[in-house]
Amino acid sequence: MRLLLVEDDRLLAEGLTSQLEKAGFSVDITHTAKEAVVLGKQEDYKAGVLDLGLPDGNGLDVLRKWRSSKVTFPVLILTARGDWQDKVNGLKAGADDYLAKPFQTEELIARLNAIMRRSEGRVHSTVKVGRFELDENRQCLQIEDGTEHSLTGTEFRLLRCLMGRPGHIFSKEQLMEQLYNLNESPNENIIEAYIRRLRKLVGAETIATRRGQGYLFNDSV
Amino acid sequence: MRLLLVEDDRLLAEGLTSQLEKAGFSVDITHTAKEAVVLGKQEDYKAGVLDLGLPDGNGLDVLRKWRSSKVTFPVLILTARGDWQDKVNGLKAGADDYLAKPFQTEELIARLNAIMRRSEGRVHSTVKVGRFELDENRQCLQIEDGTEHSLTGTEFRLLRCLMGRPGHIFSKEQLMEQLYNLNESPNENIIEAYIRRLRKLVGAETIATRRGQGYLFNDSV
DNA sequence: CCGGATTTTCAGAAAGAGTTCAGGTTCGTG
DNA sequence: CACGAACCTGAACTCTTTCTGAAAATCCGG
Repeated sequence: MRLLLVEDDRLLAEGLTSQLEKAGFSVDITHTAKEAVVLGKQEDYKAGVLDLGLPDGNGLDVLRKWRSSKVTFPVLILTARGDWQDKVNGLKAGADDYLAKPFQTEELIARLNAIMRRSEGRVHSTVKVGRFELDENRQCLQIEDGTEHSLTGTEFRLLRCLMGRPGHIFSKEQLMEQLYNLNESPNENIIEAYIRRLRKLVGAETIATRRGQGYLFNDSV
Repeated sequence: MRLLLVEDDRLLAEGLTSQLEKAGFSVDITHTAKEAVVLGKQEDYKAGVLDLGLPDGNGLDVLRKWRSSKVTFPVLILTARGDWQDKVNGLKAGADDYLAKPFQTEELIARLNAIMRRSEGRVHSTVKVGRFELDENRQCLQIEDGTEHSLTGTEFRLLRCLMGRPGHIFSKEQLMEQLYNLNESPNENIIEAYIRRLRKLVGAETIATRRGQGYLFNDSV
């Protein structure tokens, strides 16, 4: 059970490490964001514990860099007490859980076990259609020619819907339901606008229009 | 409109039920996961509402059991506020939508209607006559030689009418009634115009004219 | 509060579907 | 066999839907 602990407070890091080792983990420590990024990419950890308050850069950036380079092990972030914003941002950036300082080591261990258990069943999930591959974790689109495009949130949700069922016609109303909830309902033209953007990525022929019916993702080719 | 409500909080369940019934649903309640699994498999519901926090087993397991035994009605899951993980897992396990507690009953009803509407189109229905197959979902015509033509709305409605009863003679007046409602009544020549377009797809011999009587779709070959 | 990214809106252009029209053709009947 | 009614045909026209590019509004992190 290899763990990466990213924590600049050396005293805390030492203490944690000894307890984690007692609990059966094998722990690598690093104190800097820079090293954390490299280690995370290089080594094969089963989980990471990441303090967000680092001297040489933000912990969130470390997490984002990991996630954008296919580092998929579960990450628990440590935040200052009550720092609600950090917590939210952390989860958005791909963290699996968080713990506010100060905390009991038992709780950290319990949560680490929890996120590791959860992550076991987690596949690096991608949707593949023709020469396109949509990466759900990284929210980006890879094309067979080797190019890769990161998508904005709305672009991604729309494309996932279409690619999730290639050949199926989705009406604009259905797509609206997928992208927006009941209280927010923008102009229907918004679908057309996003379809256009996606077509610039995947090519116009890949997303077909069925006039009066809707749109579909072409599974052939 | 039969619904299954799986909710262990009896008070909440009662309240919801009375409101759902006002909205025109007929609701079965169960408080346990065990019973939920059985009922879902046994009865013919149009949708399900599933609370993930159940005493005797996880709501997700109920959903998984349903889905792995071909229970296909749409399911909306109720999660504790902000329980981000539950929501994600729920959707992965086959839920159609989710709602975080606490919620407005109106929103629940709206979403139920939405997922039920969406699920209607899930059955794949086609009409097959001779070497032609009309796909009602995709509104397109497949021919035995492998070609496929997507149809416009009016083309499709007319062809479905003819193919729905091969060999039967439909008068122009009957066809007009099928295609248009009372307030819109275009030139009668419109039928001839569309028959012509269809013949270009299926071949002139496939749609026969009975002078003075009407048209029919040839079932022989 | 600023600057960049993202989302949303808008309005004119383009394309497509639906409809009409003006002959031409065919058929049945007297 | 001549005539009218019914039907066929191709093109033109109208109206709706979709496309498109740009601008405005909003969100978000610093």
